[in-house]
Amino acid sequence: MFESDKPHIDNSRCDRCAVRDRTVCAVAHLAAENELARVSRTRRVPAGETILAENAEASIVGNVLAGVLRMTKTLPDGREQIVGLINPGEFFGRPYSETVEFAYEAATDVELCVMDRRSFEAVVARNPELEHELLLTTLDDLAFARERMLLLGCQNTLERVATYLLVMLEHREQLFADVALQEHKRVAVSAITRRDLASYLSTTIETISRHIHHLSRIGVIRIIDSSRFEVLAYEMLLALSGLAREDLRLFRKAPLFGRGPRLVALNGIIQSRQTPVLTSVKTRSSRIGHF
Amino acid sequence: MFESDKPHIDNSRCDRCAVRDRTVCAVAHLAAENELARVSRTRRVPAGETILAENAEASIVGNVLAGVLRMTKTLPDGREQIVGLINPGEFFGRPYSETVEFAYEAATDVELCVMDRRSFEAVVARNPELEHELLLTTLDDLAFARERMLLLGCQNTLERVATYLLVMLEHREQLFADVALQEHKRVAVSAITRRDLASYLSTTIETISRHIHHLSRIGVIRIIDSSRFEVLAYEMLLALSGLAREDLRLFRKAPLFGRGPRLVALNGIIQSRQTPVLTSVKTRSSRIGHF
DNA sequence: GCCGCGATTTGATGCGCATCAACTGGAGTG
DNA sequence: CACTCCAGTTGATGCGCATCAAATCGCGGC
Repeated sequence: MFESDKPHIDNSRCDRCAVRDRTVCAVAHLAAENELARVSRTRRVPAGETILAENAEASIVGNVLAGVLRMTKTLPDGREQIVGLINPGEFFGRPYSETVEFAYEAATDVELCVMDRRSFEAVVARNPELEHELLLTTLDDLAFARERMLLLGCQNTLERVATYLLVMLEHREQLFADVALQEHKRVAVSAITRRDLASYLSTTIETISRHIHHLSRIGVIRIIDSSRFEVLAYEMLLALSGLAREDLRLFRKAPLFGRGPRLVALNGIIQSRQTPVLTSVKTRSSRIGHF
Repeated sequence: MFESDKPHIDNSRCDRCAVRDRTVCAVAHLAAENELARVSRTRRVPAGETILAENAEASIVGNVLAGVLRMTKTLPDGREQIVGLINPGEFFGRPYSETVEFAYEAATDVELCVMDRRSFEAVVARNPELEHELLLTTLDDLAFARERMLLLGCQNTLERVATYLLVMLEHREQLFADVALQEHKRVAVSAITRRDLASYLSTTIETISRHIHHLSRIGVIRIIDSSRFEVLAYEMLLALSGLAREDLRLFRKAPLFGRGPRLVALNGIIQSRQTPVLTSVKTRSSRIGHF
């Protein structure tokens, strides 16, 4: 356990991790980082596969490295609702519970960083900064989930489609936060299938198709292909979503962006290979004292 | 700060707290308990009053001692959704954020235990067992929120009403967990107005009225008065809700119930005037050690 | 280049439930 | 005791969207 051989190899895997700065790992102290590396392994899962079945044992947790996971819940008669999508850099699984309340499935081909749940919990118990980070992301997820209740409860299907496009755009804007190329920021990209989108927005593929083409016809968007849409009239789209501008704030899901002074100047782009030395140092020095 | 005068008085207030064993405070070590007592105060708020407005500064957090809070979100055109109800013993507010994403309002006359948010955060930072408990309840809330997405996205209005009755029943059964009187367990009690219920279930008071009377006509429930319903055919109600039996597990919201061995036999009833002496003792001796 | 199959689009129809409106009943008031 | 007033009930109507059905597109395989 305490040999410095295997861990070191694992840690180098983390050094090459594409989403390291966006995951819960980003706040881990050196010791915690090593512990996490020791209990984690990467795993590829093709689209459609189930990672954790509904009500199954909550055996593992982890981070999404690439691709998208869907969390679903199915009624006895077969009706299904996607209750959440999990993007690269985001945490998945159900800590501190024997079973998972929802199914976790690969919505696209995915690459995961997987950990045994109990091992993860043990690492968290020894590293308060991890527990704190987990709490922060869970609180954000909760606010996001409640925002989606508003979507499902109050917004009509056109407003839901408009909102989805705005959210995709928001994600895009964050990815290219410091890139000057404006055209990237105007393109909403949907990584999931139309079927999944329909389930996520609680409507049908036919209705989505109609609304997308309606938005195209009135000049609000341009359909590049079935999964990419250029937004030509942002303000119009916002108006059609029925949302207030400040509500979009909640949709900035990338965990470690825009949340307080922890990562003051995050100049690394997710795909960038630069080692975020300064960022790490800042993170460690600005932590709240636990004991 | 370290004088033992004022704190002692505050602490006695906590000793008389009706919901103490169900709140986050229940896991607090003695030192943390004193710290929480020092920064908290009770406050009564009449039904309809706003405690925290939507997007307002997240100045306070706290626990509900009596009554029900509603969390709402309103669209620019006035459409409103209740995204959560907060019952006695449950935590409210938004830690670790400058603003609240939702409005917190008194759905009934309420009694609150209120704390300055930053003071609360400071106490949590010094007491890891509190942070852990906060994480556990937040994870439960998140699962509950996602379950409600299923309700809003997949279930029709009759199924939503049936589900609500089942949830009320579930709450009741927990309150009277060890009481032999079976009749209490068969009565679903709704503390909120029909208008709030309509918003919570994302439907209208007319539709709720129709379904309630339909359920009464087919003999599934008996209408005692407009807020109390005796469930005559539990299995039928479950079938009409469209849910699987195990889904109800999620609705056991009372934070410290049914989660491990912390509260083995809670025989105190919230509304009862008996002092739950034994309960308090049991709680302290059976609490789990963190760290 | 042709075929076949799934994904998407477009059209026609029906139903669930919101909406509007009228009525009822009980609690509080002068 | 009539009064108002609000919560709840009941009925009539219309609309949004699911559903069913058919056409079209796109793409990999041979």
